Amino acid sequence: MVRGALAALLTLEGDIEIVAEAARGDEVVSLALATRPDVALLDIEMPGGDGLTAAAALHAQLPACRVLILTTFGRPGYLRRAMESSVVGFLVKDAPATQLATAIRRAMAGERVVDPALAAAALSEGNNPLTAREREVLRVAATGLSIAEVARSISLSDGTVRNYLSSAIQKLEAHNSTEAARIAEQKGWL
Amino acid sequence: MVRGALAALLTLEGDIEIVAEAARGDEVVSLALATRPDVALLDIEMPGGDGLTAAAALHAQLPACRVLILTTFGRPGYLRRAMESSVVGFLVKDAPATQLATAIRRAMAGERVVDPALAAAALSEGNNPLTAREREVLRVAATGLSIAEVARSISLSDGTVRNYLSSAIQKLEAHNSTEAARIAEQKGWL
DNA sequence: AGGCGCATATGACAGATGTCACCCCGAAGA
DNA sequence: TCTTCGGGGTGACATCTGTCATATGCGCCT
Repeated sequence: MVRGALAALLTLEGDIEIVAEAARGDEVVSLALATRPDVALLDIEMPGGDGLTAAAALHAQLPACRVLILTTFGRPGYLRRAMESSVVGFLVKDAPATQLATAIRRAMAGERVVDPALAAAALSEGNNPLTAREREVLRVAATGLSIAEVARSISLSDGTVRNYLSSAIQKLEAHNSTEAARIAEQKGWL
Repeated sequence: MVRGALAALLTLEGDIEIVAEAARGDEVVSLALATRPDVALLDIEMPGGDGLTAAAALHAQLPACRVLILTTFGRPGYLRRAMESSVVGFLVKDAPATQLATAIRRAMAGERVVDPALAAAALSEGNNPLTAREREVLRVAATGLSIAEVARSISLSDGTVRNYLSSAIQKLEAHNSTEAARIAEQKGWL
């Protein structure tokens, strides 16, 4: 519904034409190949693979198409990942609606478009301090599994999982794994 | 932005006029009193108090205004709470956009409008098994606080909090409080 | 060659968490 | 009136978590 509403809004602009809408991340590339858009507007959270993966695939297959990310959560970690890949712009959904058309025009003109408040946040937040393993363990533990279950599910020893969790907890200045997961999630570090 | 886009979409309908837009839950009543809409369309998740509270307040102050809930997550618990209060309709955002205008017209005509798939889910899920206290404790614990911190924050004894958590864990067939919180959250029972 | 960071692991230990049995009280129902 | 249920509580106990010290091996950088 939101996608449809945004499409209606953009159609009103006159100089913008909606050539396709994808409901799932894995539909993006094939739809784009069929319709050859100048600009693609993607969400990060969607079924069928996340938007950043879709963005990378799209850029690989159709480099002429500029990719804009429009997403709900302005997690700095997302922005960082997006900018490291092939994305030319990054907007959050609580920006005013008028900004959307402007952003698309600027992307079309070859500029990079990033929500200024978000860019500032990303710079001040610094880098993800977690190692790959810490991240993985934390991600699994966040679903509510016990340490033993996490250990089994990723084939590590019990104690090792405890160590990773412990070091993640300290790096995130949390007091237990639940809080650590919350913090990491909220900063887009998962 | 989403609100703006939906407003644009509805304005296109011709027979629907947007008289006001609220960014926060606590703006709803005063805006409605000032503009006297026939139908109010509310989200549940918003800053400044949740949409269900706003809906109840709105109904108390302006009973002539029909309240429709349009929200992201079709948690059956939400639907149940909504229907028990004064809401006449409940839609989820991933329904097709065309359904929105139809729903508004039907609400205007005095019908109750509920997403059929969601209604079915709500019936099959059964009732929330948690007592008020169990829910409260679980909600606070879910943010990552320790039992002692939870106890302090809601002025209960340490052991009592443990008891509530334990019984919530068993009712939800979880194995620890993190998993219990996840399950409750996912079913809309928080 | 040596140092560093990461992945992996073990063992020990304190403190947190989850379970259980049992207690009291008040309100609602049979 | 008696029973049941929820709110609130205590104490004991087993297990789980989190921390720390310590170890090996790998790969990278200087």
